[in-house]
Amino acid sequence: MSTSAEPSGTTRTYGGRSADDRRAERRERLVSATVRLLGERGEGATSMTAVCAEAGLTERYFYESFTGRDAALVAALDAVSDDIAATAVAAITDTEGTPTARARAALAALASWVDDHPGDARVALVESSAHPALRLRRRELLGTFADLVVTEATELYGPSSWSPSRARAQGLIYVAGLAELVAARMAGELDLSTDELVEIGADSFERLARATLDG
Amino acid sequence: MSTSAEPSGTTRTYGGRSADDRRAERRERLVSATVRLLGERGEGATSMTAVCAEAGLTERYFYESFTGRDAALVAALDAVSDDIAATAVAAITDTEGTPTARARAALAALASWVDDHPGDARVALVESSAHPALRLRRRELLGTFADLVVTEATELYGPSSWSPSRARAQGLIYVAGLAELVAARMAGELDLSTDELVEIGADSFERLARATLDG
DNA sequence: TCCATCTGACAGGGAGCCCTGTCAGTTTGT
DNA sequence: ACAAACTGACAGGGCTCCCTGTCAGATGGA
Repeated sequence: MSTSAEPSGTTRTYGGRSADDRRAERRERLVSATVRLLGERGEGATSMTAVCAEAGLTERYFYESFTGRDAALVAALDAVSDDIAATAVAAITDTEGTPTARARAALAALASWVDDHPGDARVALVESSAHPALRLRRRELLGTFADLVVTEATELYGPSSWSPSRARAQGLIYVAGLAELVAARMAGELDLSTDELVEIGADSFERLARATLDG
Repeated sequence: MSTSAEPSGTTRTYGGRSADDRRAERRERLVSATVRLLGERGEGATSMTAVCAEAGLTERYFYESFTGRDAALVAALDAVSDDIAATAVAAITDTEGTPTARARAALAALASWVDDHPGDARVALVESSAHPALRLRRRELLGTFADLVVTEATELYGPSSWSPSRARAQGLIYVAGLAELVAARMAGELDLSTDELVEIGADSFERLARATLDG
């Protein structure tokens, strides 16, 4: 043991950038490397070793930012889902008109986001179910989106006569069903145009959402 | 090399049972061990080594029945999904009355099957998404169930004006949504009684199925 | 009885992953 | 200039898993 109990007190700039700066950039490199691997080669191939190699960093720096593999996987999923949420929110706020029109705009934005980011979409829709830690996070996200859908439905059709948990269940069916539908389409199992996809999504929303009213 | 090119021509009874018998029993033991591990400890803990230990068999016998880990995982999922399908079919055929009543009976049977077989339900609903080979099989199964739902809907509400792929998409939303709902409930995330679950499932089916008619 | 087959137990090599540690070379502050 | 901090490369131990091979003991047919 050395003299000081807190040897981390000393930091310096390096390459013209602060320690926090460098740390943050390394973390960002690790996260995007994890997203890339998850999206292109799957959870099974996303080991710490592979992530470090992909990021061009040593394993020591992995532990600087994450406690282990699980933490990096979750961080990667979080990054992607933040992107998704931002896309949806932007579409909604940028669209004027009826709530239905806004919902449609959100669906269309999400559909084209999936087309434009197949790797990220795979992370969010497929690989998010491949690992316990990811599944936990995925459930939270689905729940959040389900609540959002319920809120929108209430705004459209008025307050529901159902219990909150029943409304939430209804929203969950819709959100999870849609996620699986998009995943099946990505797998080439279903040939639906983007327009058809949006149409089906909007229609199903209307059917199920109305159910929260006149059940 | 020995004299014969096909040394496997000779088999004998052992323990009073034929070679095929013994082989079949070993395979069955391996499959149920795989189901048990998948349901209780998850895909990550279901290695060939663990399966053989759980089955009380040597790894040599693993290769007798399966080409590798993937094949055993798929066989385990198949066993569980056969059980599910049998449960649903039995409930439908045993119920007299309207198509709606039969659909409700199927939902109720599935709900109580889930309650009675938590491990198997985890295999079918959660772990089936954890591995590429399982995911492939899961997609096929969801598609089959979706088609079944479309058939039932057509029977109830008459032929749809929609394209087959659109109807299939609608069925997929329903089936996958319901699967996720049950999974969320198993995870303790949603407190719904079995009756409520059946109610929600039947109601959602009606809403979406009617959509295949008057879209 | 005798020999071939069957079975279970175990050994061990090769591989990949996790994690720690070392070490030389570079950059910075004093 | 010099010491301290920072960085990248790499080594290696421990672990688990996959897969093959060996070997002794049990069983059944000729």
